[in-house]
Amino acid sequence: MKGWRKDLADLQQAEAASRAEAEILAARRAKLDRLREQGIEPFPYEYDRVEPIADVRAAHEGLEADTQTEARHRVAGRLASRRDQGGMSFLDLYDRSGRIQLQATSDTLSADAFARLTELVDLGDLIGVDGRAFVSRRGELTLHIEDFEILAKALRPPPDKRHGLQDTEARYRYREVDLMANEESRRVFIARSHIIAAIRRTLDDDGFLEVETPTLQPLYGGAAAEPFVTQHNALDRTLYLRIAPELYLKRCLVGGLERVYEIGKNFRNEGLSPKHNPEFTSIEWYEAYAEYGRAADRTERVVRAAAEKAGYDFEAEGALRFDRPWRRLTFARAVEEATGINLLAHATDESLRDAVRANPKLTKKIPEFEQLNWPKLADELLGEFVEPGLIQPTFILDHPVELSPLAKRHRDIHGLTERWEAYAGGMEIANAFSELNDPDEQRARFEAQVRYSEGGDAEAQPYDEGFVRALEQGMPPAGGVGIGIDRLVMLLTGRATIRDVVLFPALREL
RNA sequence: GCCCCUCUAGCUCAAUUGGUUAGAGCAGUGGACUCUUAAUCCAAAGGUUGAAGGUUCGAUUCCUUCGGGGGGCACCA
Repeated sequence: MKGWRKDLADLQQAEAASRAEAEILAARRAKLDRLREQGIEPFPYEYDRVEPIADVRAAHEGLEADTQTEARHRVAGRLASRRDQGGMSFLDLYDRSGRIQLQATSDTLSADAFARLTELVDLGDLIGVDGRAFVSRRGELTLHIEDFEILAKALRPPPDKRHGLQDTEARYRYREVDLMANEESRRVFIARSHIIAAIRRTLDDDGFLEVETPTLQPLYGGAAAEPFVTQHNALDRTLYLRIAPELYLKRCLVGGLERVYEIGKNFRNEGLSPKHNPEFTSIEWYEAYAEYGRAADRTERVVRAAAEKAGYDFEAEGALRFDRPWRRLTFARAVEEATGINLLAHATDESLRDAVRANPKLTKKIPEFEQLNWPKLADELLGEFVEPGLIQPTFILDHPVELSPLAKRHRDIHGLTERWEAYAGGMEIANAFSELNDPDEQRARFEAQVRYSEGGDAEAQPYDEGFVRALEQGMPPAGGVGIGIDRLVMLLTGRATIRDVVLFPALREL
């Protein structure tokens, strides 16, 4: 449906939906007005000396049912539910740390205040409370309200108190509502924050510097992907949103910063899927005088620290054992185990195609194999037959040189590079190499990419003379790693889709 | 881009497989209730069944198109 027809449909739908909803919104506005008439400001400026609810709970752990205390606490949060009972009312309040029951009685509060709390305060409003702790006859820690204040009136109702917000689209589109309604959602994003903090801390402690490099780049590079293209008006030039920070970070190594990392957004102009958001967060670090084996060791440590900080249970059934050394398997061996093809024994396009052609199981999964060159075909074999089975953390080592234009050649095996990709849960989560620092070879690799590009490969990497020039200044040998943070968070929080770990994922226009 | 599934009250779900006036809980509204916690009880209210068209005596139910969402394929990290 396009143009006016769609507009009309939307209008009719909005019209139909409005009546019942309008009543609900009007009721809340009426209460707002009544509060103001009573001289109560529904949007005050502050409410200080608030204690996290979890701390209040911790302070009274283990008290028996039907116990009074003299302890007074001040908490603030959102009202989740209310059970009125005439001259008394129980309410549930929650903040980021937890939930606590409140009790209001007309004995303690003035008649006005009690009526305000039970009649003019709605579910979803933010309130602050001073109360005395006691444990109810049913054994629930409760604050008996001695004073309260409305901290912000909610003019829209909160989601269903039993079911929360379940509509998937609404959860992404109105994430603030998802966060307030679904504790599980809050838990994921708190874990995400902890994961990033743990990564940062681990690298900081190991002498790395956090740096920031351009997101708007005159020339994109550092990965195989299509970029977003944008325009700078004053400079009157085309700029690209970066697809990776890699090349700039290596220039920092040239400059002598020695150990650098950057946590930030990359942008790739590709389709959406449960594993792909057009903007995603990565950590890349580069360590001078190290190579890819050291990079792997450090990756294990960083991910383990992140998992621990996120409270990941390594002992749970089906848990990913990030707490143990990861399996290490060469690219060639992985492919041979899965397909029976020895890549190194089939070193030409034709030879490898022959080997694939001979096995119907392979041709079925890769029907376009006749059009693929050796590196693309090798990559397909890995992607189709190896990757889905890599559940426990695994390093796949030593990729073909044609697939890895920024990696050093393998020191022992011709045609390969010193590179690894790390997999877990059937997804690639990290990529690393002994960084190519020979400017002449880098130039030749870029030239090869340009030839692929001319051959129709939209993702071949562009020639970056500025980067080669930087290498000509001398870059120390280095190990570099990139980790997809969103995917790591998915694994560590047990989410199946990237949209559950990105606060505001890309959505169709409403 | 292709294939499959889905859309019912503000929210979460029903409607005996095409049959009378589309029901319930929550939320909201009015009322009762001083240890409740999915509080309970009483009352009223809330709907163009995603939209448009078609088949039929009759459509929430079947068909077509369009729109939203979900899942899969392809591409990618």
